[in-house]
This record gives sequence, C-alpha cells and structure tokens, in this order.
Amino acid sequence: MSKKLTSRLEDYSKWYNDLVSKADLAEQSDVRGCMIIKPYGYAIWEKIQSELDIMFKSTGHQNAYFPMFVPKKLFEAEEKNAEGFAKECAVVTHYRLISDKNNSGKLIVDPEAKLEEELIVRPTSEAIIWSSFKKWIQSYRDLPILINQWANVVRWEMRTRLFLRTSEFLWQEGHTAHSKKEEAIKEAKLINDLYAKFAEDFMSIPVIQGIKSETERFAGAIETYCIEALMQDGKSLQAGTSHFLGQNFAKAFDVKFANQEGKLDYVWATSWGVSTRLMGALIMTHSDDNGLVLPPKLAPIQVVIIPIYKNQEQFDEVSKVAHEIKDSLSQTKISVKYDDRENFKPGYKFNEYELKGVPIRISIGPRDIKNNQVELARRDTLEKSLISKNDLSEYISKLLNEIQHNLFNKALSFRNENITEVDDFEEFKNIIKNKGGFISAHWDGSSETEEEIKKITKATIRCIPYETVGETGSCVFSGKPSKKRVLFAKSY
RNA sequence: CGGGGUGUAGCGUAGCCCGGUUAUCGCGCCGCGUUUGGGACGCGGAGGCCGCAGGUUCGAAUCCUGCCACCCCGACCA
Repeated sequence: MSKKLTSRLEDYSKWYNDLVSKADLAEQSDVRGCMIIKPYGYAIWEKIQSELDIMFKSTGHQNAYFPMFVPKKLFEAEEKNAEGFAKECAVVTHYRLISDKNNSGKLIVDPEAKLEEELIVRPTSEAIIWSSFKKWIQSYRDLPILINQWANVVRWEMRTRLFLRTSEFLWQEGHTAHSKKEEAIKEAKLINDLYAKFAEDFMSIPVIQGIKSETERFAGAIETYCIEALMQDGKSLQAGTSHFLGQNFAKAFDVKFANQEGKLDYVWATSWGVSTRLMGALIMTHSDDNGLVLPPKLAPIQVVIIPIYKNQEQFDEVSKVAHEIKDSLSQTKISVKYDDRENFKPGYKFNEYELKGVPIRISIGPRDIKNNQVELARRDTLEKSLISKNDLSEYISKLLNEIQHNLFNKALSFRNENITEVDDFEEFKNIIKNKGGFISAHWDGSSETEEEIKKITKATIRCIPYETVGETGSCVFSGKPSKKRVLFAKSY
C-alpha cells in the first residue's frame, strides 16, 4: 500500500467512492441507497458471474429462477430467519396508482387497491424456494436438489455504500436439499471451498476460511461457513458465506421425504451466496493511488493498445501494426482494446486505463515500428519495458499470469503482516485502534464475551478458522479456558 | 431513530455572516485552429426556477418560518 493511500485512510470512504466513480464502475442512483452499475463495472461482474457459474455447474448445480415477491405468510414460516431480516424489508402493500384529484398530473396510491396479503420483496429466497421444494420432494429419489439462482435482492439498510452495501444488490444464492445430514454439511463446506478458490484464483484475494460464531451466524442456520478477506484499511470483509441449515427450513415448510426404509424424515438444507460485494472486495484489495488494479482473469480489457503519432501517415502505419497485434492476441483469447480515438492525447489515455485497472498497456509509435518493438507497461508494478514484437503473444500470456499471481502474493503478504497474535486485552485494544487488521486471540466461546469486546473495541469475531492451531490458552478478555484462537477485526 | 453538516449549470465549487449591476471559478460540453512518447493549448460559444413553499423588504442565492432531499458519525447489516 502506498504512502498516499495510507494518509488517505481517514478519508477512505471518500477515496473509495471517487475511485468507483472515476474508474467508471458505478454511481449512486437517485433511488435511495441504490446503485447504477455502469457498463465497465458490469463487465467485471459478468466475468465473476460466468466463472462462478462454471464452478457451480461443474459441481452438479442447476440454475433456476424464483419470484422476487414473497407472501408474508411464507416469509414468517421460519421464525429465526424472518426475525433476522424483518427490520430491513421492503413491502408491497398496494397494486395500483390513480391520478390525484387535488393535484393534476400527479399520482397517488389507490387506497382501494390494498393487497389482502402484503408481499415482501425478497431479502433472500429461502422462504419462496422452500415453499417450492415442498412440492418437488416426496422421496429420497428426488434428492439431492441443487439449485442456484442469479437474482437481485433488497435489504433496506440504514447506511449504504457502493457495492459493499446497497439497498438492492445482485447476487447468486444457492439452495440445496439433501436426504442426509452429512451430505448437507459436506455441500456447505464444498461451496465454501469453492468460494475460497474463486476468491484466490480469480480475484487474487487471499481469504481465511472458517465458521462464524453464534452471534454472526446467518439467521436460521445451524452453522455458517465463511471466507473473510482483509482490506487495505485494515477492516475485514465477509466475502462469501455458506450455511448448513439443518432441518430448520424443512420443518418450517413441512418438507418431508420417504427414505429407503419407507419412513418419513425432514430434508437437510444448505444455502449460500456471494454478491456484488465481491466487487467492493476487488476494489479495496488491489487498488493503488493511480486507481483500480484488476487481476487479469477478471479484467474486461486485459491489454490496451495506444497509438502514438504525429500525423495521418504515422497514424496509419501505427494502426496497421496495432491491428496485427490485436488480432494475434485475440487468437490466444486475450481481450484487447485498440484505443484509436483521435481527440485524446496518449498521456490522457495512459492515465485513463490505469484508473480503470487494465493489466497491460502497449504503446506503439514510429520509433517502435522502426525497432520492431513495442513499449509495454504493467499496471501492478507500473514498470515499463521495451519488448520485441516477434513473440509478443507468448510474452503477454505469461505476463498476465504473472500479474495474476503477483497481485495475490502482494495481498497475501499484506494480509499476513496484519494478523497479530494477542494475549492481553490492553494490547488488543491498542492493536485495533492503531494497527487494525486481524487479531488472533483466545476466546472463551461465549456470546457475552464477544458482545463485551464488541462494545469496547467495535471488533467482532470475523471467523473461527478451520485450521486448529492446536494450542489451548485463556480468553483474552475473560481469562477463561480457550481451545483455540479466533480472528477478531473491525468489519464492513 | 440520535448527533453534526450540506443543497448554486452535467460534476466540483465561490458568494450567504454584513441583502443592491448581467451569480464566481475550475472540469466537462459545442465550434474552429494548432497539437499528440505521461492528464495539450489558443480563440469563440451554449448551459442556472441559487433544493421546494411561504414570509420580511423598494429589492432575497443572501434574512425569517416550514418542508424536502442528500452526506458524514452512531445503532443495523452480504
């Protein structure tokens, strides 16, 4: 992380919003708390979508689509889930508008058109999907059902922030039903592994896998598995979650199946999701003072070519070479843009593509043509070099790969430098206040302790990592015995 | 919902305390020309119910009252 970025941490929120806007990713909508994802931002989201979709399908999942309106009765069925989301639901109460007699040209809600039963705009789809599962499942032969849905959901948050928390957001939500408990648990873990793999391999974001504490668990879940990532300002971001729901939803929606012995049993469930929040994680993990930095695997434009010329003749000459390069790179499935706009100077373009995080920039001028070379600049290190035109495709393929790994390694060492082992509560407070990042500390396992620590420091347990350190100790707060260390942090 | 703040052109803003010509400046936009190896320059031009409603006044962006919207800090949260 650069100096300028550090000094800006206090204004991190402003810096973040500026970046989102300047990199042309998204903007605030006039609609309260909502976001307009602009084409460039959406192109990145589409990359995320398509890569995840491939992973889901290759593990046997199928896509489907369910309504966005959930009748209140269905919503209420699973009490804990309903309770957890109740305070942030948008509700449809009417179905018609009429013109306002007292105010011509204006419309009012027709009081006559009140719905008998209100419709909840889904904050998540468990309820509506489980009401379908009830119809779909009779026998163990119908199981497992492995469904994924790409959709929008609405959560009426008090405070919103582009990509990280918006009133409406896009996501993927998986909902599965199983005949055996172990199978459901395995599914939840499988998906969490898949999320971790995606975050690390595609987004170059190192994550810590683990489970949530009781307080942080998804409403209605028995166990919540999660991946947590550390942002450059030292705050933690929950990048994805996968829940083992036990038989809670099956019981709430009365979904039973006949097992091989012919006996009826409730089905076992999971649900899991990642959202456009991943975009926020992407932005906050890699960006620097020059703007966005995209891992090549998710960059809509992987290579941009910028012509340098003084007159029409040179422009034609340069364009010819640029098109050749573009074609040959395209053949190796590299996405290339040749920016031949004449109304912008090269310097302007250089900055523009840095702001947008394009991994590799090639500039070609008369000098390069004479020397059979191009100038190549990489976004991650900002290094420039002159490369022979001859085996450019191969060179660039390798370089894209290298950038992908370099981003991951950079983020990984930042993350690791910001995990602090702490055994003393004074130090705990001090680290949270001055350094940030994850604190690895012993915890007695009680919600009361977690709550107290949160009150005092604003830090919460982000994750109880899978990997057991194999070290017992005493709770950093209460001094009571503890079996393992957990990770605390302030979070988004 | 508590505490603080802001609404002036597409964006960012000055002016407001202390009322008085045609509402300031930058970016962007349009036209013409010169430029083009790290955010070009000159000249010309368009664009404003100064958040909304009411009041005070000869006169309101400026003062008063009410309303609305948004932002920041809390509580809530993928």
